[in-house]
Amino acid sequence: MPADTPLLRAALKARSEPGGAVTLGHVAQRAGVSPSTVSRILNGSAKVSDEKRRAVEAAVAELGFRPNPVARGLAGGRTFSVGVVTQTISSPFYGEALFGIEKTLEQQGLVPLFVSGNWQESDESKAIATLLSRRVDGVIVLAGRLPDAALQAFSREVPMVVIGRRLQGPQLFSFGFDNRAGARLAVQHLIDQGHRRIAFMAGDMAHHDATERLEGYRDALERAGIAPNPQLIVQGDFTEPGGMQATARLLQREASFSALFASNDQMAIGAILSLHRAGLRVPDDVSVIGFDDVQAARYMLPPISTVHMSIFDIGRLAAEAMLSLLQGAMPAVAAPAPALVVRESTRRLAH
Amino acid sequence: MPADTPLLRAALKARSEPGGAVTLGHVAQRAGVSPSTVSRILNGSAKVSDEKRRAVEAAVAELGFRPNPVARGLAGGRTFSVGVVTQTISSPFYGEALFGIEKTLEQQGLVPLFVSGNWQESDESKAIATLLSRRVDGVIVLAGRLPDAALQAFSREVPMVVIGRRLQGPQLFSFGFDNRAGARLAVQHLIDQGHRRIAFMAGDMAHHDATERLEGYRDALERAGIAPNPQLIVQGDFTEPGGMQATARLLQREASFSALFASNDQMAIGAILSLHRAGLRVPDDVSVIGFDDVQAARYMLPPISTVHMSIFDIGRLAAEAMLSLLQGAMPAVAAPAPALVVRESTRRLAH
DNA sequence: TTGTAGGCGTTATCAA
DNA sequence: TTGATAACGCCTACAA
Repeated sequence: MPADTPLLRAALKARSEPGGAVTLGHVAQRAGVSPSTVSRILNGSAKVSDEKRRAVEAAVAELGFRPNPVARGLAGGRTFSVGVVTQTISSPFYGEALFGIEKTLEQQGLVPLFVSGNWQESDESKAIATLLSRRVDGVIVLAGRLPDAALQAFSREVPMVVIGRRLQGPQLFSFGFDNRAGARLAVQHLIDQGHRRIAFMAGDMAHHDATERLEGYRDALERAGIAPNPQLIVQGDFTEPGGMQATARLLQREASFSALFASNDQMAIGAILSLHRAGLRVPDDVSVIGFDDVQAARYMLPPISTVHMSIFDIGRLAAEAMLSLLQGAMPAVAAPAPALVVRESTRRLAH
Repeated sequence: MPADTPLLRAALKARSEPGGAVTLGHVAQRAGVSPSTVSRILNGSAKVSDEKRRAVEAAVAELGFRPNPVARGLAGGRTFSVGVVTQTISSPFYGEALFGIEKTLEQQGLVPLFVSGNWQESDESKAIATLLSRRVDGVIVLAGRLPDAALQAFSREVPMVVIGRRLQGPQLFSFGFDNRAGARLAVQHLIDQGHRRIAFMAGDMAHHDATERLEGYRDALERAGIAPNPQLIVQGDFTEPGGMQATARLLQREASFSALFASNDQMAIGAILSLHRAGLRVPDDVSVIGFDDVQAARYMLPPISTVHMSIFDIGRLAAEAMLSLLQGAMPAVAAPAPALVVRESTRRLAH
């Protein structure tokens, strides 16, 4: 930890001196009531006469009093903050969710504490540990690699909301997106356009998202009576460079394809670039569809057809679920249904 | 605030019961010393005999003691957290910086508190207010619209690091990137490729970045003896759709151009799409260069030439500067120099 | 309905 | 070098 110094100490002391440091006690004095009464009014934790309530509210306003969350945390056990374990804070996919979470929490006076899990089990549990030591009131986990059991164990300590996975626990609520249905939508779209040789680029199979999207791909083929061809399935890792490499591998194989379904937009972007390098044009030679509807997908050349997941809403819903949990209720939210977005990277197969 | 409930209270109480709640007092007891001694050892705030130190360290290890930051915050005035005012948490540009900040702070046991300013003065000052009420030890501000005076005022309350702007204050450190030099690099590159009719797409002029990049553009033209043509300057807003619209406006004008310098990559991306819609190909008909070297720039079709700003490093440097401030020292960091990255969206002008 | 008193887990002050 | 003791700002039985 940074060494202690005069400058710092002075700075910090300054904040607790006149001007800034209006305390609950001051409010009480000003309003002519006891501190407990002020506290009760602030927290609505008991009935108080209207007269005193008005006096206190006036005092709060005049003094510009803002309760100190640190003190509240120590005394009441609630810190009015909720931890959020995100995988990559700069991810185009999860970034939106964080925004939704922040927006929703702030309406209730709660502050999110974002920590990165970096898709690594060790980082994730370290992240949760710091959050717990910070005494957050709840924890929201965005997917990740932590075993279910670990998550469930943590949920005995704090209310938890886990998104992108499905599991149960004491004060644990989770909801996933309907990846399977979304994938079916994508593949069905390709089929509707006359494609039958449809390649699939899988994401990192350690993610549920990845396996579910593969299942959706298989579902759709089966429904259309198309025999799945293992030669047309490549392994990717949900990143752009991974998408490029996977595409290169795919092109080396015997099997040909007229369309490619990439399990996420980032890989689709990589794939398009890689196809271009190989002299294949999208959508003229190959139709490409992604998944997620990341911002960038709109502005690619060509703009990418994809499956829309309103990530912002997912963040919002996760935060709302957390609010319910904090109120002792079991949340009743469900992920919004995925929707097909047709842009210009897919087209009807020319005969 | 969420209402209080039995469930929540139970959950929180659980955390303060056996198992989890090893306190400093327990450690003291176990080690046979006073709490103050334990505190001193933990903080290195005074000399302690080796004998007791060892005893305490052993006790800490055996009990798995983790100091409670909330209590430390209340007692010592330091919360071991630093606030970060970011504009858009999901921005491809700033997202990277956040990661750099997080990484650097965590090495010192500090936690970042991210809040969004949404490029709005009101949101930004609200954000800073929340951070102050949370008693963060310092605040890092990424650019933004808050007037210098406001920032300087806040810096009397907490140590501050402001990046992307240049200003001075009591315990305030700021550093900007060298936008002007970066812009010169970009334009010089175009000139080196034989271009002389070079259009410029400005960013939101409320940002210093925007004005500085414009200056760099003018510098480079002047050095090359090219008369600037106001017809070739369009106003954008640093976003993709803004880049599209600005390009459309540019194309309606009389003046023609063989190259376009967009003040950031997001607008460059929009511009390329818009040019494409107008039947112009990049780089065959128009060379386009951006600024920032955002991830997406690498994977566009064509991959975009740009000016590299290592945003991650900038975040890291900001955090390091904050650490210095917290130690009472004036930071001595400077932003890394911008570097030209030539990819495939620019090419030599055909005669 | 209201006030008093004690405590939350640490740090800081002041003696010893 | 060490240990009491008093804060830090708020919450919450408990008592009135």
